[in-house]
Amino acid sequence: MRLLTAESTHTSIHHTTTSAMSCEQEFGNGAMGVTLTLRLLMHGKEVGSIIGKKGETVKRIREESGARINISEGSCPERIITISGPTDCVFRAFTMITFKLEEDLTALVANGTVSNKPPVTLRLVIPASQCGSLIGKGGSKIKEIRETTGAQVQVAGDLLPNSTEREVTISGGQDAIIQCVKLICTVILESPPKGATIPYRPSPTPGSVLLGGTQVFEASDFGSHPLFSMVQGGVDLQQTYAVQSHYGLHHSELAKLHQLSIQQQALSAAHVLPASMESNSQTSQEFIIPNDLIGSIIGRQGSKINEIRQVSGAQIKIGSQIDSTSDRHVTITGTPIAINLAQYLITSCLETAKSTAQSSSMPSPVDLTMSFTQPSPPASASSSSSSPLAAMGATLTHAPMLGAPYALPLSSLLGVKSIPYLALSTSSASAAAAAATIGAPVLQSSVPTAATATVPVSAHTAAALASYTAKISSSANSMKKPERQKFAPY
DNA sequence: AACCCTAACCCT
Repeated sequence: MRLLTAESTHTSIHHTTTSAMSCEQEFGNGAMGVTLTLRLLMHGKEVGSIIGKKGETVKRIREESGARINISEGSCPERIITISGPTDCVFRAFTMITFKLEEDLTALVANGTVSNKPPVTLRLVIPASQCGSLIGKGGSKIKEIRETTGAQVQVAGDLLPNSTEREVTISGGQDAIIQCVKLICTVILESPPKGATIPYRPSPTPGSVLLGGTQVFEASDFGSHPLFSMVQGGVDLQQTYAVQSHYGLHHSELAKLHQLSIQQQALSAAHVLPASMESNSQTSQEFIIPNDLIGSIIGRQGSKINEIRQVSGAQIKIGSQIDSTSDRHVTITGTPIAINLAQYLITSCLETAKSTAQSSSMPSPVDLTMSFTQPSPPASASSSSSSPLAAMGATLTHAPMLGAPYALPLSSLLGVKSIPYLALSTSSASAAAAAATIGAPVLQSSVPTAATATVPVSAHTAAALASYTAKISSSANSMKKPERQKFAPY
């Protein structure tokens, strides 16, 4: 990061202020900097020290690092410090926090509370879906991190209660820890979370009972913690609620949306509610998509397909091109929810691609389904007036339940402009993630018979695509009767 | 116009 900035300015010129400048520049540009969110799980006492008298310590850290720092409410024995912003700002804040912890340990030794100084220990909270990449095949990645930094690193085997996150404990010397966290962040940035994440929220009750006990929670526990949100591409709980209150949204509305959207996909994984076989089980589905449209799904350097993979949590395989005329097989595997989301996102890509193609090449209305096989000259007045309408009609009649391309469902649901979400992050992926994840309940709720959601949506998607044949490879689940009605919102 | 790929489960 810093190296890049230094190089891109001028290799020969070395201002001493380079690193400070790069942070400010990235802040000013907004869209430019790679943003990062780091969550630290700490004991109340440690947090108190970081806040300092009248909050002066954390104030100083905020000012000097340039990072955004949020500290979870004080009524819990455990608290979470969320650091976010451009990577170098986050690291600066993190370094300062580490120094503070180190300082406190030294003080403990000085006043005789402990005889010899233990190494600094801190815990990161990381979405479980990212831990695989952190560990690496055969544990190779984490081993490498241990060896190159000299820090001790442990990835907890269990999920943190009521969440889909895991605790990563790091301890060692000052430098070791900082270097270690940097490496971890590199991995995290390279492999964004898959699907929805239920962020860990420390319980106000003393942790030992819940932590030590079984994973069984009553529904009332769940109901009292409606603050489910997404930790996805920089959108996190604190940011979401900060923005939400700023724009006057109702807490409960957002919470409900989040809850609905995430519940079925992620909650059963967290063992908070009894898992139903139907929503958990893996199904797969295959499409055939014309060669000339596959690019719109893959995107530049795979950006689109990766985003769809990430947001939906589904596994998507795009078959390789066999010959120039052949269509492409696309296989989506995952939970019904994940599959529906993936289908929806793919449909959005295709709709967009079709309307884009249309404005430039004007096929006749019928050609919509065949796509742009033979464009007629765009000059004709009659076709130029009919095509846009045809495009709209196609969108409305073919995919009525799918709604508009996926930036919109959020605003229509809340009756509020979607700007707050877009403003949350400059990353289009995360904005899409927010919108798409919240869009999930739309899919479910608008399907007339929720119990058979998987099949009708598939069928409609196929109809919408017309030239793509959809076939259900495994329909075992759709034959059963999932208890979906309870999710029918509003 | 776009040409991407998964999963990885380690270590106290």
